[in-house]
Amino acid sequence: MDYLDLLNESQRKAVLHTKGPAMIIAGAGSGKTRVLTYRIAQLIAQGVDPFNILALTFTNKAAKEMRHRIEKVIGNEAKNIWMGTFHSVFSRILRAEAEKIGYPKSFTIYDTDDSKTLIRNIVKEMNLDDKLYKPNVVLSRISSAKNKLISVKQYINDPVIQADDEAAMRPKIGKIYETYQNRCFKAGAMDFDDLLFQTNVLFKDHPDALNKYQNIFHYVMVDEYQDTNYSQYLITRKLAAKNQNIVVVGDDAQSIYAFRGADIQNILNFERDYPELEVFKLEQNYRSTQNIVHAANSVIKHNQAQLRKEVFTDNEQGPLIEVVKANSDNEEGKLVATTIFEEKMSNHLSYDDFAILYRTNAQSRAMEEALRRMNIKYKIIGGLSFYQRKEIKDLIAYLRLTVNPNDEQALRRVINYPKRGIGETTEAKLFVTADETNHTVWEVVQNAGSFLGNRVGAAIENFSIKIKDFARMAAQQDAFEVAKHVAKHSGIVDELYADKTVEGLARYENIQELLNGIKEYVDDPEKEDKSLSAFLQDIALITDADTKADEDGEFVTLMTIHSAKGLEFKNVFIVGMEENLFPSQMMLNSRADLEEERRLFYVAITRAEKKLYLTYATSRYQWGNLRACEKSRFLDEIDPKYLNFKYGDNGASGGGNIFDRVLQRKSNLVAPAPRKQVASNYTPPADFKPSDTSNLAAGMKVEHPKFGFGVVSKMDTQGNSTKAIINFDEVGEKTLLLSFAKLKIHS
DNA sequence: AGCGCTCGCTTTTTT
DNA sequence: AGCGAGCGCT
Repeated sequence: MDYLDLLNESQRKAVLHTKGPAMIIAGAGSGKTRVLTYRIAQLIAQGVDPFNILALTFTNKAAKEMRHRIEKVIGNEAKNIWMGTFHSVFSRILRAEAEKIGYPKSFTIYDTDDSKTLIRNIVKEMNLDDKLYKPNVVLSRISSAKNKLISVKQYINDPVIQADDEAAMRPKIGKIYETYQNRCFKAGAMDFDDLLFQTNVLFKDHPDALNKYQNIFHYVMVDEYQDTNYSQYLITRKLAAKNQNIVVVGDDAQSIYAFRGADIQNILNFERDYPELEVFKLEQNYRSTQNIVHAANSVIKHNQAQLRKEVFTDNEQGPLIEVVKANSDNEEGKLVATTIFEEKMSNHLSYDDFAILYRTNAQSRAMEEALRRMNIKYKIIGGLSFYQRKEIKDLIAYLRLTVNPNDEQALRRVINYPKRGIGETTEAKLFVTADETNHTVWEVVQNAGSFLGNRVGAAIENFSIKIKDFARMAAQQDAFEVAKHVAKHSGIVDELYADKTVEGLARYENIQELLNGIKEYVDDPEKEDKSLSAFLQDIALITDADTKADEDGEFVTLMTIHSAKGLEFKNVFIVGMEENLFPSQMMLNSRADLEEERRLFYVAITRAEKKLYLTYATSRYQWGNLRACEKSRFLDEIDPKYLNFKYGDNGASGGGNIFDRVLQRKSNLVAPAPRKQVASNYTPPADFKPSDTSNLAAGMKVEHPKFGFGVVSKMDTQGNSTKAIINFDEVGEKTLLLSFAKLKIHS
């Protein structure tokens, strides 16, 4: 049991508590993950079957990280633990139980865009004012209702809610909620909130199902408990009701998801539900220097709603926190990029040791530009993910339709893409007919020929035949084979292939990348179910946080503070420390909002291990025009004895610190490397005809309709798919999937 | 039905 | 600044 020696006393007590309810209040950097990891190891050492352990986290990344660390302690058995985000674990369970609550096994998961589009449609159909009933506003009303487990019926019958909506001049939201829910149900679709809501429905209406999972999950653990909403709270309470072995870990100072329905009340509920619970406090910070820990404490003290603990550390005092003022967002970027470069060089650090954190995704751009100019490699976590790109969504829509032909949003997206002469009028006709005759749209589509004109009727019929053909294939073959087929025969590939612009090229590559990704999924020995349906379920819940996590090379990490929760970096830059940006102007209306914003700042500060930089700009581009900015009030809330002002109001700017030098030196420190040319000027000859590539080998000269001429540098065969790595004259190295790429062999 | 132009809104954070 | 929706023209 040597790992127990690695723990301090309160950590050890928490690990050794294995029976009954417990709450661990864990300050930032106090070894929370370590405690959770060892506690699971401890359970397994005592003979608990990993299959009986459920560990819920908030992000895929956190789940992955924990699994990885448990694997190091207990080995392969870690794979059998039920571990994941609330959404992924319960969508998996719903997939198995869907039919009990009237959904198809292969139900679709609507993402936020799908939900908003659907709401926009409904608002239009109801002839409501779309200035008033904005998709964002309506969806957030519906979402917060669902997170409180308020059903359509309850919503409409609740006088308080109705009064609220009427006061906001939006009395029809209840009606929209009703229609929205019906439409989702008919489409065999659940939105993100439904994954939790319907799990509650399942457990409430089907005691046998609840019982089954109670008997599976003997031990329940919840990380980041302060961020759970009521719906999640109730799920965990029900699951743990039988065995009472539930441990939650949280830190009220790090609650930053109230906007998503998270409720600190759940911590209080927890104490009420389990009066005999044990509480462990982890207050020693092992991550950060004294300056950082004290600065963070001095910030959080400004919150009224604050209790429970004082975080301390025995670490070294460390350097002061640098506060840096820049004249513009671009200069801010330049200062950050230059500092990273110089710090790395003079202290022999890796780019992995640096993170740039910001309040809003839009701020990444100035940073990116500066980093690119200095030729510093970086990766952005979050922002628009790969799966949000248009061409990817188009192909995914076809795949969704293949698996679930009732998927309304998918159908609308691709029924006329690529163009096949099915216009708005026709589309409306299909939906109205479905409504009037009480059939599903899909049924109507299949019989469109019988009530529409010859030409349109035939177009729709062809479309439905295609989808049915895809579905037949999906029943027999794996996700990759189907997706490859669909990409070709839906016409998407031809469509993109015809587009010779730079963007068209990028889209074409993205489709290839998606297919590569599906191939990898199918080849992954740990995935049991290789069906298209399983794949779609999987990716619906992936935010790209872990998509490109393990690429090679060193990178500076850029992300929002929200995504940074739970992570740590040696050097952290918090940029955009300005009023109306951080704190966000949307959060200035109430004390509660401002306090959440302050907790967010607390989270940001405590990501840093060694050195922290806080930067702000006095002007910034916003919506295309330049605006003057004021420094954030949060800067004044840090006890100044922990700070070192670089361009502070005291006017100190003398002497040779990095920032002075950077500003004086107008030229760049390093010459930017020539940017890789992505676009190719190449246009294929009219008579271009792909060759049979089954005998393609390294060294051969080939021609590609988009990338031009190149030489095969390597062939890579895995399973029944072959990739060719080709060095093109104009666009550099590309990895192409042979079964997909059109290549002409020239030697 | 399809194309291209203008207008207006966006940016708070995420599963 | 950049994207989608809406409008008017072909």
